Amino acid sequence: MKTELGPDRRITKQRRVILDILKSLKSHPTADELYDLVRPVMPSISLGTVYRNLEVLSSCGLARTIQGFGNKMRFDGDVSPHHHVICESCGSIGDVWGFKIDASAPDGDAASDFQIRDFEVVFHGLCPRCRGAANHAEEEPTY
Amino acid sequence: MKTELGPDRRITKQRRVILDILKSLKSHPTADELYDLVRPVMPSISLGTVYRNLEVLSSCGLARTIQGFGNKMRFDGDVSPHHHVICESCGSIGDVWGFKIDASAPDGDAASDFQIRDFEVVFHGLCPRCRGAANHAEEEPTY
DNA sequence: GTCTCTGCAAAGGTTTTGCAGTAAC
DNA sequence: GTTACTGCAAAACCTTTGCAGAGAC
Repeated sequence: MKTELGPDRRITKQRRVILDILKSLKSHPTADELYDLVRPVMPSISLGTVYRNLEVLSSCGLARTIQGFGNKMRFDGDVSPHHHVICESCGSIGDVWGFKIDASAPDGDAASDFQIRDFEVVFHGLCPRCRGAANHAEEEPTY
Repeated sequence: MKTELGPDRRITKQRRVILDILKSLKSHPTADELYDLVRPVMPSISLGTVYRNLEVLSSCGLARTIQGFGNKMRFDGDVSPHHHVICESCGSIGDVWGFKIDASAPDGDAASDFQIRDFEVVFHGLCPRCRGAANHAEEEPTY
Protein backbone atom coordinates (compact mmCIF):
# COMPACT_ATOMS: atom_id res chain seq x y z
CA MET A 1 0.00 0.00 0.00
CA LYS A 2 2.90 2.32 0.65
CA THR A 3 4.00 2.01 -2.93
CA GLU A 4 0.53 2.99 -4.07
CA LEU A 5 0.62 6.16 -2.08
CA GLY A 6 4.20 7.00 -2.85
CA PRO A 7 7.10 8.02 -0.63
CA ASP A 8 6.52 10.25 2.38
CA ARG A 9 2.86 9.41 2.36
CA ARG A 10 1.22 7.83 5.37
CA ILE A 11 -1.74 5.54 5.52
CA THR A 12 -3.91 7.19 8.09
CA LYS A 13 -7.29 5.98 9.21
CA GLN A 14 -8.94 8.94 7.59
CA ARG A 15 -7.22 8.31 4.30
CA ARG A 16 -8.18 4.67 4.29
CA VAL A 17 -11.81 5.31 5.17
CA ILE A 18 -12.19 8.01 2.56
CA LEU A 19 -10.72 5.81 -0.13
CA ASP A 20 -12.73 2.75 0.93
CA ILE A 21 -16.00 4.63 0.86
CA LEU A 22 -15.22 6.37 -2.39
CA LYS A 23 -14.36 3.07 -4.03
CA SER A 24 -17.52 1.45 -2.72
CA LEU A 25 -19.68 4.01 -4.47
CA LYS A 26 -20.94 3.95 -7.99
CA SER A 27 -21.75 7.63 -7.77
CA HIS A 28 -19.46 10.57 -8.29
CA PRO A 29 -19.70 12.47 -5.05
CA THR A 30 -18.65 15.97 -4.23
CA ALA A 31 -16.27 16.48 -1.34
CA ASP A 32 -19.20 17.49 0.77
CA GLU A 33 -21.23 14.42 -0.07
CA LEU A 34 -18.28 12.22 0.74
CA TYR A 35 -17.85 14.07 4.01
CA ASP A 36 -21.43 13.21 4.93
CA LEU A 37 -20.76 9.56 4.15
CA VAL A 38 -17.55 9.42 6.12
CA ARG A 39 -18.83 11.15 9.24
CA PRO A 40 -21.06 8.30 10.43
CA VAL A 41 -17.98 6.08 10.42
CA MET A 42 -15.58 8.69 11.72
CA PRO A 43 -17.49 11.55 13.35
CA SER A 44 -14.46 13.64 14.20
CA ILE A 45 -13.22 14.00 10.66
CA SER A 46 -13.20 17.45 9.17
CA LEU A 47 -14.13 18.63 5.72
CA GLY A 48 -10.66 20.02 5.24
CA THR A 49 -9.23 16.56 5.76
CA VAL A 50 -11.58 15.18 3.15
CA TYR A 51 -10.43 17.76 0.65
CA ARG A 52 -6.78 17.22 1.45
CA ASN A 53 -7.05 13.49 1.13
CA LEU A 54 -9.00 13.58 -2.08
CA GLU A 55 -6.24 15.74 -3.47
CA VAL A 56 -3.58 13.28 -2.32
CA LEU A 57 -5.48 10.24 -3.54
CA SER A 58 -6.04 11.81 -6.93
CA SER A 59 -2.41 12.73 -7.34
CA CYS A 60 -1.45 9.16 -6.39
CA GLY A 61 -3.76 7.77 -9.03
CA LEU A 62 -5.99 6.04 -6.48
CA ALA A 63 -8.93 8.28 -7.25
CA ARG A 64 -9.95 10.57 -10.02
CA THR A 65 -11.09 14.16 -10.07
CA ILE A 66 -13.81 15.05 -12.53
CA GLN A 67 -14.92 18.53 -13.45
CA GLY A 68 -17.47 20.14 -15.66
CA PHE A 69 -20.54 19.01 -13.75
CA GLY A 70 -21.91 22.15 -12.25
CA ASN A 71 -19.07 24.03 -10.60
CA LYS A 72 -18.39 21.54 -7.89
CA MET A 73 -15.44 19.24 -7.97
CA ARG A 74 -16.45 15.60 -8.11
CA PHE A 75 -14.51 12.46 -7.37
CA ASP A 76 -14.50 8.98 -8.76
CA GLY A 77 -13.07 5.92 -7.04
CA ASP A 78 -12.94 4.06 -10.31
CA VAL A 79 -9.69 4.99 -11.99
CA SER A 80 -10.02 2.70 -14.97
CA PRO A 81 -10.37 4.61 -18.23
CA HIS A 82 -13.92 5.66 -18.86
CA HIS A 83 -15.99 8.74 -19.56
CA HIS A 84 -19.05 10.29 -17.98
CA VAL A 85 -22.55 11.24 -18.95
CA ILE A 86 -24.68 13.81 -17.20
CA CYS A 87 -28.46 13.82 -17.23
CA GLU A 88 -29.67 17.14 -18.61
CA SER A 89 -32.83 16.84 -16.58
CA CYS A 90 -31.80 15.76 -13.09
CA GLY A 91 -28.04 16.20 -13.16
CA SER A 92 -27.20 12.62 -12.26
CA ILE A 93 -23.90 11.30 -13.55
CA GLY A 94 -23.27 7.93 -15.16
CA ASP A 95 -20.27 6.09 -16.52
CA VAL A 96 -19.58 5.48 -20.17
CA TRP A 97 -17.40 2.49 -20.92
CA GLY A 98 -15.61 1.13 -23.90
CA PHE A 99 -15.53 4.36 -25.76
CA LYS A 100 -12.44 4.61 -27.91
CA ILE A 101 -11.20 7.25 -30.28
CA ASP A 102 -7.86 8.02 -31.78
CA ALA A 103 -6.83 10.94 -29.66
CA SER A 104 -3.53 11.41 -31.42
CA ALA A 105 -5.20 12.46 -34.64
CA PRO A 106 -8.48 14.19 -33.97
CA ASP A 107 -8.77 15.28 -37.61
CA GLY A 108 -5.45 16.12 -39.09
CA ASP A 109 -4.75 19.76 -38.40
CA ALA A 110 -7.58 20.00 -35.95
CA ALA A 111 -5.97 20.47 -32.60
CA SER A 112 -4.65 23.92 -33.33
CA ASP A 113 -1.00 22.94 -32.92
CA PHE A 114 -1.45 21.45 -29.49
CA GLN A 115 0.22 18.11 -28.91
CA ILE A 116 -2.56 15.89 -27.65
CA ARG A 117 -1.77 13.54 -24.80
CA ASP A 118 -5.13 12.57 -23.44
CA PHE A 119 -8.77 13.45 -23.58
CA GLU A 120 -12.02 12.95 -21.79
CA VAL A 121 -15.55 13.07 -23.06
CA VAL A 122 -18.54 14.48 -21.28
CA PHE A 123 -21.80 13.22 -22.68
CA HIS A 124 -25.12 14.96 -22.20
CA GLY A 125 -28.33 13.03 -22.26
CA LEU A 126 -31.19 11.64 -20.26
CA CYS A 127 -30.92 9.06 -17.54
CA PRO A 128 -33.36 6.15 -17.66
CA ARG A 129 -35.56 7.69 -15.02
CA CYS A 130 -35.88 11.06 -16.71
CA ARG A 131 -36.24 9.49 -20.12
CA GLY A 132 -39.20 7.56 -18.85
CA ALA A 133 -40.69 10.67 -17.32
CA ALA A 134 -40.22 12.60 -20.56
CA ASN A 135 -42.02 9.91 -22.52
CA HIS A 136 -45.11 10.05 -20.36
CA ALA A 137 -45.49 13.66 -19.36
CA GLU A 138 -43.69 16.70 -20.68
CA GLU A 139 -42.91 18.00 -17.20
CA GLU A 140 -40.30 17.63 -14.54
CA PRO A 141 -39.71 14.12 -13.29
CA THR A 142 -41.87 13.42 -10.28
CA TYR A 143 -40.00 11.56 -7.59
CA MET B 1 -31.86 40.49 -32.70
CA LYS B 2 -34.94 40.20 -30.55
CA THR B 3 -35.63 36.75 -31.87
CA GLU B 4 -32.12 35.68 -31.00
CA LEU B 5 -32.58 36.70 -27.41
CA GLY B 6 -36.08 35.40 -27.09
CA PRO B 7 -39.24 36.94 -25.66
CA ASP B 8 -39.08 39.24 -22.67
CA ARG B 9 -35.41 39.84 -23.25
CA ARG B 10 -34.05 43.30 -23.84
CA ILE B 11 -31.05 44.37 -25.78
CA THR B 12 -29.27 46.58 -23.33
CA LYS B 13 -26.01 48.37 -23.95
CA GLN B 14 -24.30 46.16 -21.43
CA ARG B 15 -25.57 43.02 -23.08
CA ARG B 16 -24.48 44.14 -26.50
CA VAL B 17 -21.01 45.19 -25.38
CA ILE B 18 -20.42 41.97 -23.48
CA LEU B 19 -21.45 39.88 -26.44
CA ASP B 20 -19.47 41.95 -28.93
CA ILE B 21 -16.30 41.72 -26.91
CA LEU B 22 -16.75 38.04 -26.21
CA LYS B 23 -17.26 37.31 -29.89
CA SER B 24 -14.22 39.33 -30.85
CA LEU B 25 -11.97 37.17 -28.70
CA LYS B 26 -10.29 33.95 -29.64
CA SER B 27 -9.67 33.20 -26.01
CA HIS B 28 -12.01 31.63 -23.48
CA PRO B 29 -12.22 34.24 -20.75
CA THR B 30 -13.51 33.93 -17.25
CA ALA B 31 -16.23 36.30 -16.13
CA ASP B 32 -13.62 38.34 -14.37
CA GLU B 33 -11.39 38.61 -17.41
CA LEU B 34 -14.32 39.70 -19.50
CA TYR B 35 -15.22 42.24 -16.86
CA ASP B 36 -11.75 43.74 -17.18
CA LEU B 37 -12.18 43.95 -20.94
CA VAL B 38 -15.60 45.54 -20.77
CA ARG B 39 -14.78 48.15 -18.16
CA PRO B 40 -12.59 50.30 -20.42
CA VAL B 41 -15.56 50.61 -22.77
CA MET B 42 -18.20 50.89 -20.09
CA PRO B 43 -16.62 51.84 -16.76
CA SER B 44 -19.80 51.76 -14.72
CA ILE B 45 -20.61 48.13 -15.45
CA SER B 46 -20.60 45.74 -12.54
CA LEU B 47 -19.29 42.23 -12.29
CA GLY B 48 -22.74 41.02 -11.35
CA THR B 49 -24.09 42.33 -14.63
CA VAL B 50 -21.38 40.48 -16.51
CA TYR B 51 -22.32 37.25 -14.78
CA ARG B 52 -26.03 37.77 -15.35
CA ASN B 53 -25.57 38.55 -19.00
CA LEU B 54 -23.27 35.66 -19.65
CA GLU B 55 -25.91 33.44 -18.17
CA VAL B 56 -28.59 34.93 -20.41
CA LEU B 57 -26.44 34.84 -23.53
CA SER B 58 -25.54 31.22 -22.91
CA SER B 59 -29.12 30.18 -22.42
CA CYS B 60 -30.05 31.98 -25.64
CA GLY B 61 -27.37 30.13 -27.54
CA LEU B 62 -25.41 33.28 -28.34
CA ALA B 63 -22.48 32.24 -26.19
CA ARG B 64 -21.21 29.06 -24.69
CA THR B 65 -20.26 28.11 -21.18
CA ILE B 66 -17.31 25.80 -20.79
CA GLN B 67 -16.30 24.04 -17.63
CA GLY B 68 -13.63 21.72 -16.45
CA PHE B 69 -10.73 24.13 -16.77
CA GLY B 70 -9.67 24.80 -13.25
CA ASN B 71 -12.77 25.61 -11.22
CA LYS B 72 -13.59 28.85 -12.93
CA MET B 73 -16.39 29.12 -15.40
CA ARG B 74 -15.21 30.11 -18.84
CA PHE B 75 -17.10 31.50 -21.79
CA ASP B 76 -16.79 31.16 -25.52
CA GLY B 77 -18.28 33.53 -28.08
CA ASP B 78 -17.93 30.92 -30.77
CA VAL B 79 -21.00 28.74 -30.61
CA SER B 80 -20.21 26.61 -33.63
CA PRO B 81 -19.57 22.98 -32.71
CA HIS B 82 -16.02 22.43 -31.58
CA HIS B 83 -14.07 21.08 -28.64
CA HIS B 84 -11.31 22.40 -26.46
CA VAL B 85 -7.79 21.49 -25.51
CA ILE B 86 -6.00 22.63 -22.39
CA CYS B 87 -2.25 22.89 -22.06
CA GLU B 88 -1.11 20.76 -19.15
CA SER B 89 1.82 23.02 -18.61
CA CYS B 90 0.55 26.59 -18.79
CA GLY B 91 -3.22 26.11 -18.73
CA SER B 92 -3.93 27.90 -21.97
CA ILE B 93 -7.00 26.77 -23.87
CA GLY B 94 -7.27 26.13 -27.58
CA ASP B 95 -10.01 25.09 -29.97
CA VAL B 96 -10.27 21.71 -31.62
CA TRP B 97 -12.18 21.63 -34.86
CA GLY B 98 -13.51 18.99 -37.10
CA PHE B 99 -13.61 16.28 -34.51
CA LYS B 100 -16.43 13.88 -35.19
CA ILE B 101 -17.61 10.77 -33.43
CA ASP B 102 -20.82 8.85 -33.47
CA ALA B 103 -22.33 10.06 -30.25
CA SER B 104 -25.44 7.98 -30.63
CA ALA B 105 -23.54 4.74 -30.32
CA PRO B 106 -20.52 5.13 -28.08
CA ASP B 107 -20.06 1.36 -27.97
CA GLY B 108 -23.32 -0.48 -27.97
CA ASP B 109 -24.39 -0.85 -24.37
CA ALA B 110 -21.78 1.57 -23.20
CA ALA B 111 -23.65 4.60 -21.99
CA SER B 112 -25.22 2.86 -19.02
CA ASP B 113 -28.79 3.30 -20.23
CA PHE B 114 -28.52 7.03 -20.70
CA GLN B 115 -29.96 8.39 -23.88
CA ILE B 116 -27.12 10.40 -25.40
CA ARG B 117 -27.97 13.73 -26.97
CA ASP B 118 -24.68 15.51 -27.20
CA PHE B 119 -21.12 15.37 -26.03
CA GLU B 120 -18.06 17.49 -25.66
CA VAL B 121 -14.44 16.50 -25.54
CA VAL B 122 -11.74 18.04 -23.40
CA PHE B 123 -8.27 17.30 -24.67
CA HIS B 124 -5.15 17.55 -22.59
CA GLY B 125 -1.84 18.29 -24.18
CA LEU B 126 0.89 20.80 -24.72
CA CYS B 127 0.51 24.09 -26.49
CA PRO B 128 3.14 24.98 -29.11
CA ARG B 129 4.96 27.24 -26.73
CA CYS B 130 5.24 24.70 -23.93
CA ARG B 131 6.01 21.89 -26.31
CA GLY B 132 8.97 23.87 -27.57
CA ALA B 133 10.12 24.56 -24.06
CA ALA B 134 9.81 20.89 -23.14
CA ASN B 135 11.93 19.86 -26.08
CA HIS B 136 14.81 22.08 -25.07
CA ALA B 137 14.85 21.95 -21.30
CA GLU B 138 12.96 19.65 -18.99
CA GLU B 139 11.74 22.49 -16.82
CA GLU B 140 8.93 24.97 -16.65
CA PRO B 141 8.51 27.15 -19.68
CA THR B 142 10.42 30.40 -19.25
CA TYR B 143 8.43 33.39 -20.38
C1' DG C 1 12.04 10.81 17.52
C1' DT C 2 10.81 12.74 13.10
C1' DC C 3 7.81 14.55 10.08
C1' DT C 4 3.32 13.99 7.95
C1' DC C 5 -1.42 14.37 8.91
C1' DT C 6 -5.54 16.03 11.42
C1' DG C 7 -9.13 19.16 13.35
C1' DC C 8 -10.44 23.60 13.84
C1' DA C 9 -11.35 27.89 12.22
C1' DA C 10 -10.42 31.55 9.43
C1' DA C 11 -9.38 33.19 4.96
C1' DG C 12 -9.66 33.26 -0.06
C1' DG C 13 -11.91 33.36 -4.26
C1' DT C 14 -15.89 32.75 -7.34
C1' DT C 15 -20.68 33.23 -8.24
C1' DT C 16 -25.32 34.54 -6.81
C1' DT C 17 -28.81 37.56 -5.03
C1' DG C 18 -31.83 41.45 -2.82
C1' DC C 19 -33.08 45.93 -3.65
C1' DA C 20 -34.07 50.43 -5.31
C1' DG C 21 -33.40 53.09 -9.27
C1' DT C 22 -32.89 53.11 -14.53
C1' DA C 23 -33.76 52.13 -19.12
C1' DA C 24 -35.75 49.26 -22.99
C1' DC C 25 -39.85 48.54 -25.32
C1' DG D 1 -46.37 52.92 -18.42
C1' DT D 2 -44.51 48.23 -17.68
C1' DT D 3 -41.31 45.42 -16.46
C1' DA D 4 -36.71 43.65 -17.36
C1' DC D 5 -32.13 45.13 -16.35
C1' DT D 6 -28.38 47.49 -13.78
C1' DG D 7 -25.16 48.79 -10.03
C1' DC D 8 -24.06 48.15 -5.55
C1' DA D 9 -23.08 45.50 -1.80
C1' DA D 10 -23.84 41.69 0.89
C1' DA D 11 -24.38 36.93 1.02
C1' DA D 12 -23.76 32.30 -0.26
C1' DC D 13 -20.69 28.81 -1.59
C1' DC D 14 -16.84 25.95 -2.38
C1' DT D 15 -12.09 25.21 -1.50
C1' DT D 16 -7.70 26.22 0.58
C1' DT D 17 -4.65 27.24 4.38
C1' DG D 18 -2.22 28.33 9.05
C1' DC D 19 -1.41 26.36 13.24
C1' DA D 20 -0.81 23.54 17.26
C1' DG D 21 -1.39 18.94 18.65
C1' DA D 22 -1.75 13.91 17.34
C1' DG D 23 -0.37 9.93 15.01
C1' DA D 24 2.25 6.98 11.48
C1' DC D 25 6.50 5.00 10.72
